[in-house]
Amino acid sequence: MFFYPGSDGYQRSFYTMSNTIKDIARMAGVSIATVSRVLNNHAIVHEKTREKVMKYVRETDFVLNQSAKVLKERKTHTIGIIASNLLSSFNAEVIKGIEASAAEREYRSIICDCDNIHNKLRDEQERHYIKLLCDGSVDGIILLHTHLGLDDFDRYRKRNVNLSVLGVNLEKVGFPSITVDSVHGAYLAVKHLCGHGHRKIGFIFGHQRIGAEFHRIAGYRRALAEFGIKENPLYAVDGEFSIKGGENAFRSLMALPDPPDAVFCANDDMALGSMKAAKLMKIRIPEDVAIAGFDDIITCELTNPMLTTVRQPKEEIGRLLFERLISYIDDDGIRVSNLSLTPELVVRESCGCTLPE
Amino acid sequence: MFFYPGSDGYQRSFYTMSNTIKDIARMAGVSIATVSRVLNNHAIVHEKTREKVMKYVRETDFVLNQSAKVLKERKTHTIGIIASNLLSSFNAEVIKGIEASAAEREYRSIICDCDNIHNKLRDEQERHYIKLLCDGSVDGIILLHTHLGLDDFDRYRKRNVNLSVLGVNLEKVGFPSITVDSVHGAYLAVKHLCGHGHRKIGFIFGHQRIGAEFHRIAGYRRALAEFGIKENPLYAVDGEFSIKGGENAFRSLMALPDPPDAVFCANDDMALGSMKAAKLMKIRIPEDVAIAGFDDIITCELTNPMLTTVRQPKEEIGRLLFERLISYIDDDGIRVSNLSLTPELVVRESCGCTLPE
DNA sequence: GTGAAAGCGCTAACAG
DNA sequence: CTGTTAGCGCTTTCAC
Repeated sequence: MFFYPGSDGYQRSFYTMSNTIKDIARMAGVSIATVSRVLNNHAIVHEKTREKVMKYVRETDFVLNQSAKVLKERKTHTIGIIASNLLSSFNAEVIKGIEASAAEREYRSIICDCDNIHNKLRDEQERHYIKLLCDGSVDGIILLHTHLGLDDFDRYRKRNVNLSVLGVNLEKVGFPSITVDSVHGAYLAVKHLCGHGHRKIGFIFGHQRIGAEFHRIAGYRRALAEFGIKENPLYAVDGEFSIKGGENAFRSLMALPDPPDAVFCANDDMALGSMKAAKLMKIRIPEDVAIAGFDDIITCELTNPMLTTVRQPKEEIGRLLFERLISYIDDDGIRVSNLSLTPELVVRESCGCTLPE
Repeated sequence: MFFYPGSDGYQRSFYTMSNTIKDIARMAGVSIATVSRVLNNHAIVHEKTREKVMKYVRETDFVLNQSAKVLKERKTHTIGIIASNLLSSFNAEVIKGIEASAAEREYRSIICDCDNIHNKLRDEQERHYIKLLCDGSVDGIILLHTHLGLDDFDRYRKRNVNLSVLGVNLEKVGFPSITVDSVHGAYLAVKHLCGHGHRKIGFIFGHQRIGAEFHRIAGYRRALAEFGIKENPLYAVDGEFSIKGGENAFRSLMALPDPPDAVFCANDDMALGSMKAAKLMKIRIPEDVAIAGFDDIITCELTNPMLTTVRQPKEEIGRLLFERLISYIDDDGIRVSNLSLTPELVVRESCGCTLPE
């Protein structure tokens, strides 16, 4: 076994990569201030000195201790991401976008998955994680959808917690946020379904305290109204935003005396669940029932038939969320505002269309 | 605007959640040592004092500053995860397992996605991230598959970097590792395909420097040998472990003068890509070509036909990876060893079987 | 049972 | 251009 000696010559096997600035200083025969300056690229140091220092830095693979640095600088170069379910492709793709932007700016991220704390309500979990991250380990936090209310955000605002949020317009509270025009998206999808001649349109929704979900039903209603269809309250079922939930919701829809001939799902996971249920029930998609989803996750192209859905620019959302968080933190003078993105319909096969060869 | 005052009364708006132990001490009329003891549950403090302190802790939502704590204690209660692609369901599910275990023990994790640094080779990216994480911000690191070689691991071992690795047996180097018996898994899948009467079995592989991939072809060969089938070198194609790569690989396989009548893919993403290609080429699965994958990601149940595959216990793998990393860090006296898990065949439809109702 | 004080590794005045 | 030093917020002896 090999012990990596610290400045005091003691064993440091309990601490990974253990040299300190002091060791380098001693080796290079300079002061710790000089080492710090070299490592932080302060131009003032003499080229000769810099090289002498760098020699030992390289030789020992030295890295500045982050805790000490952060303690001093009060800047972590790390952001937190709070999401409800890492397994959802939607979140994964948004996170991908966040991480890509973050990597470009040499930021790191800590991801908190709200599904990991059981017997706690979702909003409590969020508060828990926010509090946790606010121990100085993060410069700001991105919320990928939220169950928190405006009162919560108001409190965080007052406490100077830096937030960037997806799914709720927080302009009034003073946080940067991104929303997708779900009314329009849902409208497009349902309208398309109606365009195929369907008049009995089911709606599988998910539940959220505030935000997108609320709006998607508005789009559904708008399309229905446009086609002069009377809304059937039995046709709206909760699918919990999950595959399993969508499966159950679809089954209950089909168990109705007069089942729908088309179903719009508020996200793709539920649409995928519906298609799975249909397959097991030997209901043909789209011949017997047409289906449309929302999000456009990767899986939509892998099913048979391929899923018609409404596309959200997920990576783009991630990048924007990150950039706006950083601007907010740096207070770039950018007026805090909500950015509303417009989704687009992606026509594939589950609606009844035939894709060109 | 409301400023949260620090101990010096100065504005601290630049720093989230900014009270210090000193503020609490002042408010409660005790020393900082006492506050520290209360917050760390040192039994010695008087009940009266504890409550006095806790009152202000609660009132101000106080949280100990992590950087200072870590700097002092040299224990971050954070682990790093290095993965190649967060979008891969396989990784997402393993990470889910890691996070679940981590949350139970109040550990946090930092995820590094190797796909984010462009124009760098995968192994360089890994080294880069490991070095980055070894700045004292992490107690140990989990590698979800790796392109590093034994020499690298040897170096890390000597430097006391704490690692727990999936996909390579590192017992000899002295790191805890988990492998899945891919030889057996691949053997099961290919044997099943042969059992359906297929004799021209294609193999879509991915590329890795060391580890699983290498073994999967061995299982493929074993099954072939068992059925007295001569291996056709044209039947082995690289699918890069991705959906797109699988799609291309499948197309090139079908373009062969004598194309295979069954294809085994070394992971599900490539199998999914193959099914997508088949659909576009109007090749029926499983009637024209049977397909089997590896991993058993969620999507396997959503395709039509459903994908027959080899199951890896992903969440379990994640939990084990985490637990073993912690044992290694704490040096629980547990002998460092490799744990080899046995995968199982999950028969669905893409192989030609019919699922019971 | 509690407080005073040293020191973790680093950065940033300030002095030279 | 370089070195000395204070101090970031915390834990932990060591006195009392």
